[in-house]
Amino acid sequence: MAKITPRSKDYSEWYLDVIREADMADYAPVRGCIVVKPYGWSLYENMRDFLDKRFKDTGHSNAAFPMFIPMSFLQKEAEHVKGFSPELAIVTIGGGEELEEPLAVRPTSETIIGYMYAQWVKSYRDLPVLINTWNSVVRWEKRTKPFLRTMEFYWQEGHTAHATHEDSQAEVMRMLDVYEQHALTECAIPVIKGRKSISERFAGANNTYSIEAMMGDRKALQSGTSHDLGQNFAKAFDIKFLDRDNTEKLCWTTSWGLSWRMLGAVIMVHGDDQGLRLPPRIAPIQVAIVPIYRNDAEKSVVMETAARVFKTLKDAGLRVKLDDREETPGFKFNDWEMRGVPARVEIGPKDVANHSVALARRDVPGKPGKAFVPQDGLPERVIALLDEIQAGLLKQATAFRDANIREVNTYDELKAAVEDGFALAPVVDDPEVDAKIKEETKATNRNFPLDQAEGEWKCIITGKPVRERALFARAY
RNA sequence: CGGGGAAUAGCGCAGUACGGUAGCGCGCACGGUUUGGGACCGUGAGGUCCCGGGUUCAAAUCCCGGUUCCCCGACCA
Repeated sequence: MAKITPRSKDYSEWYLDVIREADMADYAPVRGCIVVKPYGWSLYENMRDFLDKRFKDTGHSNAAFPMFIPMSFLQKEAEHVKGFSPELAIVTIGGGEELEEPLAVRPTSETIIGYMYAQWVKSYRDLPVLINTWNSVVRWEKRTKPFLRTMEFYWQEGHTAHATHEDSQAEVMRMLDVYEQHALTECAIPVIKGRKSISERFAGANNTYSIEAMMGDRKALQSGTSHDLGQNFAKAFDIKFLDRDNTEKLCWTTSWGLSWRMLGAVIMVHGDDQGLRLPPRIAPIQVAIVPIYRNDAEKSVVMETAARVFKTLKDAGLRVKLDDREETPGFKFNDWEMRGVPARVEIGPKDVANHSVALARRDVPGKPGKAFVPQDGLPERVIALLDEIQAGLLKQATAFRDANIREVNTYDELKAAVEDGFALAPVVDDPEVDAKIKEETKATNRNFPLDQAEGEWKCIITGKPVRERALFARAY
């Protein structure tokens, strides 16, 4: 009966059970890779479409670039190649012949896009270049987990070029805000925006910013990043433009990415022991209709009503599924709860007679989440309920996060805090400090949160004066 | 890539100490009875016992090598 391991028993098993039972993904016959099944992909598509709209609304256009990257491209930016070398997949043979120059399967596209930008940008009038690309990339990971860390993963990468650092910096922050809004509004996940410490920066970036979310086991998940690449890639690839003053200048570039890892975050932030709990805005199915009957006579009358209700909900713009499978109602209730469908409409002979339906909400599992409501005005009621659930999920996740995050002022306090939550600690931005804390507590420096009150503190490791706190947590 | 566990039907597992030709629950197919919170009875299908080698009359079981998965580390979106 218990198909899903309780979260409290084994969080990792729970996560894998939910993915399997909710029919989101399967293991591929290739090490470290997954197959995303229609239900999981549909969820990804919904998130993607929302994000894509946000990119378009901020002036970006989509394009596509090759998945093969000449090794020499990667080598042009010293830090970049150093960072990615250990996880590259490299093609050395093509068409049966050894290649003159090996091709890396893209681990990210800064280099090949930089090469193209160098050709496209001639004048300040060509700037900014605001392009996004939806693709998959490959990183040879040693230890994988569905959605959170797979050898091939789907994501988007935005790449922009600007005339001034002021412009590129604004872009970096604008897209970080886009990610935050997406997490909050669509995924109902509160995130902490911040600047990555020196040791956690993207390979080749001057600065990396991230959004960090707290999972149900109080571990952190980096859910999106935005990089200020300075002029590093512009120098490596000669991305130059002639400015108004007729002098040649190097561009300032940015890149930003968000992967299907966010899907893992949705699972881990909202899921419970019954399975998934999907935010209504991104749920592939927002309302499941379960008909209830005991014989053919009841079936025909119930199905007639169910079909009519289905139509009114669908016409109201909802993603609705009429479950006509030959299973018992009880089975279906549990099945849709496992899959995280936010709302469920149950229609039986009594409802037909009373011109009512039972309306159940996933965020309150079982009978307590059920109410008998009139069929009249159902679409409006369901839409209001979905809004309520969407807001409620965010509220719950935010309360959970806030209850498990602590400000600390000593190393001992930090050690205790990261045992079961996030810690905000004053530290200097020094790779050695990050490394020491990581080694001794397993917690990493997630970022220096942007929204924090500046103050005068002493670094908990070095004792040096510092003006901001960093967020520490054990992370995925 | 280091340390630990595991791999037998779609899923969860037993069988392995002591070698003898593969089983249970759920799921699946069909028939019937059921149906307002994971229904029941009957019949049936489904297996390279992770892979490769070795020992043996005989290997899921013993030996050697490899692969994959899970947990904990190092690395990362």
